[in-house]
Amino acid sequence: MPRVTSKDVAREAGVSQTTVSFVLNGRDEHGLSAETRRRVLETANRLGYVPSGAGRALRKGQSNVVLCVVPDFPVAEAMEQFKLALGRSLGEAGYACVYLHHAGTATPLAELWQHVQPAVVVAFGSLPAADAQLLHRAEIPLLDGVFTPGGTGLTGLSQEDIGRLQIEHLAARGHRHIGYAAVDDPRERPFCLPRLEGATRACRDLGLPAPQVVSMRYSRDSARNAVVEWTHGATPATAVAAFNDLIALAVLASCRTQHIGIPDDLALIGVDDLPVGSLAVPALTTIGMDLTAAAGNLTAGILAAVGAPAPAAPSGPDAGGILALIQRETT
Amino acid sequence: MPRVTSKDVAREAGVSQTTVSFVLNGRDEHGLSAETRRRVLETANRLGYVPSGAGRALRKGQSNVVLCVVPDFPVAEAMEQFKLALGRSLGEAGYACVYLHHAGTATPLAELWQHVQPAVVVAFGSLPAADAQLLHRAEIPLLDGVFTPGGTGLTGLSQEDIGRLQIEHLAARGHRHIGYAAVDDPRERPFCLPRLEGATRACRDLGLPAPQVVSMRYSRDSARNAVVEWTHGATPATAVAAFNDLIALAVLASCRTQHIGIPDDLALIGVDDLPVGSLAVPALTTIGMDLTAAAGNLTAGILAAVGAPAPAAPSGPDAGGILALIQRETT
DNA sequence: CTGAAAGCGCTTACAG
DNA sequence: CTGAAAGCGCTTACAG
Repeated sequence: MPRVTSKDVAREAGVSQTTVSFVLNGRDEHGLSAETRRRVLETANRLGYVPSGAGRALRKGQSNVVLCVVPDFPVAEAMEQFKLALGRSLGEAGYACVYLHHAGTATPLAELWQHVQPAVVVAFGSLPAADAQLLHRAEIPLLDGVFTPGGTGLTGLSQEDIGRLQIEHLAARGHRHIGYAAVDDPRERPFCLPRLEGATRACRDLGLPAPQVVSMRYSRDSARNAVVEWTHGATPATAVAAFNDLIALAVLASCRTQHIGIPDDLALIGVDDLPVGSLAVPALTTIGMDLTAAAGNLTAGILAAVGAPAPAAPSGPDAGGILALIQRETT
Repeated sequence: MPRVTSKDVAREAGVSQTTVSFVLNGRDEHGLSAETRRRVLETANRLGYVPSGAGRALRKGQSNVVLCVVPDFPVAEAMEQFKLALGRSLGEAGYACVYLHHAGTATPLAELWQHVQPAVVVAFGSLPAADAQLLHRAEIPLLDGVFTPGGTGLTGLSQEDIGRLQIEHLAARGHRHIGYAAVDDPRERPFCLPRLEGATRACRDLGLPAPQVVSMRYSRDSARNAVVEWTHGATPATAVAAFNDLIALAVLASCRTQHIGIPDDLALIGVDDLPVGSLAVPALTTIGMDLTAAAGNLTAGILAAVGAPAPAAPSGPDAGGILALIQRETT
């Protein structure tokens, strides 16, 4: 069965292709009669007409696709929710949001984005210079490093604030000597560094000593060494802020084998609000994020980049309230 | 800067557009001279020519994009690795693999696939009938329910075999009364049901009583009730096969609060080989999967669906060896 | 108020 | 061995 084209609709409705296009794209200024409009709509519907993306893209020079390039972040609940939310809010704005997952530098992005002539490319993490240049040449707007910039970026999600919030909570519970559990994985650096930076600054602002940073992996051995460092120094830490929930869970497990009581000997706070966190014994205190709001902010940025009218923004990028402390039993 | 087209390359190289197309698509049968070929290639390269996806798609009626539709599966390490691996192997075959993430039935797929005129649509999980019909009309091959079919499907990854492997391991360790920890989340049903089915059949084949199934959520309370059911019956279970590692971790946590020793009072095996599993105390025994191989199998199926020549298949779809027992401390 | 025509960039049957 | 021309489906400036 051959494809139904706008020409078919035009013939069937007894109008020209031009009229079909005008009706379907809602271009009112040409003042089409209500009757013509109705007939075209009815016919298109009856024939099951779906405009050709290729035809439109060829003509307009760009498609309605937003291509999100995702490096191989360690799997995170948060990332998945964010993707879902972004797809939804871009969908409402008439854009299709597709994801390109790639590991390392193996993928020749050059050969990929040409297939999907995207209206925008959004890079989570940052793109190799060669790819960025290619996009530049093709005049495809690139939103780079969405999650990594110094400030809150386009999502309104500040990594610094996450670290700050952790410290503020621990300080409010009376802790002064605080350890920071960083992660020893280069792929996580874009998140870990700014969180640590925020934590460090918060300590300074509160008049506390700088956090005692230990870098570790997601393993029990690694966590054990870290715990030893925090607890056996001249001024032992009484609380630890972990880069994320997984690291916090590793610390938690190691404390059990070392018979260190949580939260009494050592308080602990993670980031992400993973479901597993509530399963731990004791249940993990953590920082949660409103990813729907963050995705909404990014959508506004994307639409601005394509020059589309901004949607009825429910909140500005700095409306705050994206982060929330979730207190359970480890603090 | 306007786009570099094949016409530009042709003019610059002093040949026709036809010749450029032939050279770039490697159509040898026309017997182009080596010199012409070299000059075209060099020119294309120098000008930074990248063929227009839209132009090609319009002409050929389909693009080089494989669109994978992913419902909101609970986040799983396994799924992410699989996506990465699939992108890689399709990339090698010259196809771009993009993912469309959607939650529930909210997304009007109808309006999405038209933007990206995909060569194939691969549905992880199954598609609403309306969407399937739309694709059918457009003559876009649909690989539906990739993970759900009765057999091994296109990935060679049999959910039944996973359940069977768990039971065989527990039986080999001497267990006869086995509990099964199912999950109470409709989104997981496509995985949970066949795994349970495989476990049940394995018990039958081994002459063991059917597993005592308890359905639970990812919470400690829920796990506590499950553990009570398994341990307080007339013939208490001595081992539990869990739907996945997360469920197993919930059971593990609950056993600790109930002072049930693992593995002595109750052995436990999960599925997925999550990193957190090795952090647990005791470390979790589980089933791992070779997702690169599984993705390779699916790629072969996709290429067959588009009528492309199969790649140099390193292994048939039933080459086995995709699943592996990873024994740690809970069995 | 509506339509005929051009052109986006590509591939390929056909003609030399 | 190489090229001129048609046509994929769309949108839009232009002409009535």
